[in-house]
Amino acid sequence: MNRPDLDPRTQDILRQTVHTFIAFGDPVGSRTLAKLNAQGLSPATIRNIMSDLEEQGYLFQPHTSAGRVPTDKGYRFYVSTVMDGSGLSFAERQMIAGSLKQSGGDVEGLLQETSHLLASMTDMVSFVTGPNIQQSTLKRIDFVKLSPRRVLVVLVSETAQVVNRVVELPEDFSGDELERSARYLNAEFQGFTLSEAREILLLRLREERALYDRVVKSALTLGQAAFAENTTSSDVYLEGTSRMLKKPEFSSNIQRAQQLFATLEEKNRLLNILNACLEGSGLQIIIGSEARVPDLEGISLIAASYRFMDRELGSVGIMGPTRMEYAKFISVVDYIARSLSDTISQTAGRPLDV
Amino acid sequence: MNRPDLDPRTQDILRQTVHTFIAFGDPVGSRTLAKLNAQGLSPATIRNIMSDLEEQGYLFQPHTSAGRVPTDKGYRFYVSTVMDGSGLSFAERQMIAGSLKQSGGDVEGLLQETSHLLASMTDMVSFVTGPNIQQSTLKRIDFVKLSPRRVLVVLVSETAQVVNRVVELPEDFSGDELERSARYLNAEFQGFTLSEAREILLLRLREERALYDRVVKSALTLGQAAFAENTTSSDVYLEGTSRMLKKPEFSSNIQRAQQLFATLEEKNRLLNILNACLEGSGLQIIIGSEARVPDLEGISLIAASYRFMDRELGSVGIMGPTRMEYAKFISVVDYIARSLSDTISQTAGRPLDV
DNA sequence: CTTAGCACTCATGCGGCGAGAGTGCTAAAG
DNA sequence: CTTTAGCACTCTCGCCGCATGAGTGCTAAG
Repeated sequence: MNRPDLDPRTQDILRQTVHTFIAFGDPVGSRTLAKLNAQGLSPATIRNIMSDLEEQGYLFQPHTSAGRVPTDKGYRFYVSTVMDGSGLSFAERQMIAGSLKQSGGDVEGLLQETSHLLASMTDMVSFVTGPNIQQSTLKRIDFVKLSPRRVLVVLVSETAQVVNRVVELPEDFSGDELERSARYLNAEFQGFTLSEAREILLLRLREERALYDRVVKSALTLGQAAFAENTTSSDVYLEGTSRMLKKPEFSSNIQRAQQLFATLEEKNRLLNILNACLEGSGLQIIIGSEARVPDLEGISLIAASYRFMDRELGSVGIMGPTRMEYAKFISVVDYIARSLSDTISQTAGRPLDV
Repeated sequence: MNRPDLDPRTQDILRQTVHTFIAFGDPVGSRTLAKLNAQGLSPATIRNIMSDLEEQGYLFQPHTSAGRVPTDKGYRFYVSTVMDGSGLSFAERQMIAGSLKQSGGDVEGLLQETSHLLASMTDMVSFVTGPNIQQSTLKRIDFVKLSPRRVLVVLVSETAQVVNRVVELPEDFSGDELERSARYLNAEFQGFTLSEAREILLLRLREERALYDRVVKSALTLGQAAFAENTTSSDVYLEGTSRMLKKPEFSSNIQRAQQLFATLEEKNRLLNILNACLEGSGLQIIIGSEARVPDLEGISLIAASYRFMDRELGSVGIMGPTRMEYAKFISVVDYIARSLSDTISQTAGRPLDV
């Protein structure tokens, strides 16, 4: 990139332009900036600088006689320099910790509460992606017979998440067989992730082609069905979508709002988008077009992953118009992600005390 | 009500007014109606009739020189007379049956698919309220120990629904105790609804105040926690909310849209509203202000209950602007509710074949 | 009772106009 | 060479007035 490294004063102007645009929402002009600017530059000077910044793609003029508005590149610059993370007040931290702590012991409730917190603290759309079941470690498996060939599989993960699905079996199983199989699978695979379990299972099925033990055989058959890859877990906790209609960016452009809402409604597609965007770990900020997804034009994401026992479980974050209070929200997302990780390890923790 | 029983011709005019307003969305005038009207009345005559209808509260003029628009009372009349239920085409019926059949065996998936069907066939917001867990019959209960005093309770209902919650216990329980208790509770309460189970449990606890049997005692304690009344099940399947933004009623009035969306987002409140509105059983149509809930101003509901083994499980339905194609949608909702009931009894059926 | 005719009302869309904001350029000042 | 003041220019936005057209209510005739 031909970034001729902006000189400090120019950087200052850019920063302030973005900052005041975020604060007020209308294009900011040289005069406005001159008033705010401590260095006491005249509007004319600032105009020249802004003109340069426009040439370099940091700013953009909606029309000739309007002020300037940041481009995505401008926002990116702003975020990368202002990201000092103004931090949260003590009261805010306390509130976050408190809300998470008291939201009961089950992960689902916790994630929902997290989503709620994020939305209410930022007034944006919040999202929390649930742990990927395939990567969860198994704590318990159970079978409930529905009809001779239809069985309800109930999986409980280390983090007390419960997944259930109905599987169609190739042959009849008696209630007794189911129970034995469950016992066997519990004994063998507790502590493994589902995908690990699946692999081991496949190996064994191949090895012991001539299965003498009837119990083992049915257990393996059932296990295969239970750990199947298509065990979907498209759970995303969303909150605050309705808030977007209050944002001028959307209330003046219903088309856009409609499109966004449609995307948010398709949970599966949304999850794909989020996963694609948030491939790296740690705190991520994606500004407008940086995500190569047309659905997210004009929208920024701030996300962070949460973890348990050094394993990444999922992401929490917010999304909203590119014009948002990055400095503040980055702190919020970051802190909430950390708190969530802590809370999970505190409640779901003590992994082997059965 | 002082309804001076409209004479047939007047009824005709009213019906047609509502009908064409539903079709086109703009206030309908006497001239338009004269053209459509088979009886060949002149605009002037129609004007007189419409004027009468306005006096009686069936129609309403947005402003002096506009056509007429139905009031809620007008819609109500329309619905009550046109409700012959034009019925669905063979292809439509087939599609409904097919979609439901192939949507897998678990109730949750089924309800979601139902919601999807409703939304896509009507282009409105669809809702499906899940079975009230308290009224579900128990098929299986399981305990998973998380820590000495925290236990995950997994309940499976006759309809293969799974509910889980974490309970905090007053004293420690060993893994063995949990297992015994589960066995006991399964033996005792299978086939009862949760609320029945709770009552019986309370009775026993009172009767056998001096509990000699340690197993029974811990089982009852655990059962009490498991069947507690606050076992929430605020599951509503919503779909198609984003479609509302395409409706002129909302895209021209974002305030309203915002309010509606906020209501839809608060699942708990929404569930309360729905329950309050849909107290009766069978097919229900609620038009705008008839629901005494300010959140639903300008919105109509068409809902029907679905059932399993003569027990009402929940409701399915749609909601959208009062201006909607009642005749068509009533058929859709009605037929889908029936199909859903059928599908549930077919898949979850055969209640005691464990 | 129905209908034709007519005056009246009112929302809507369009063109023009002035105000205001902000720019770019030029020339002078530091 | 950089900064600044001055000035002409551009463009949006809101407002006004006007013409238009749809639709009504009323009246009088069929």
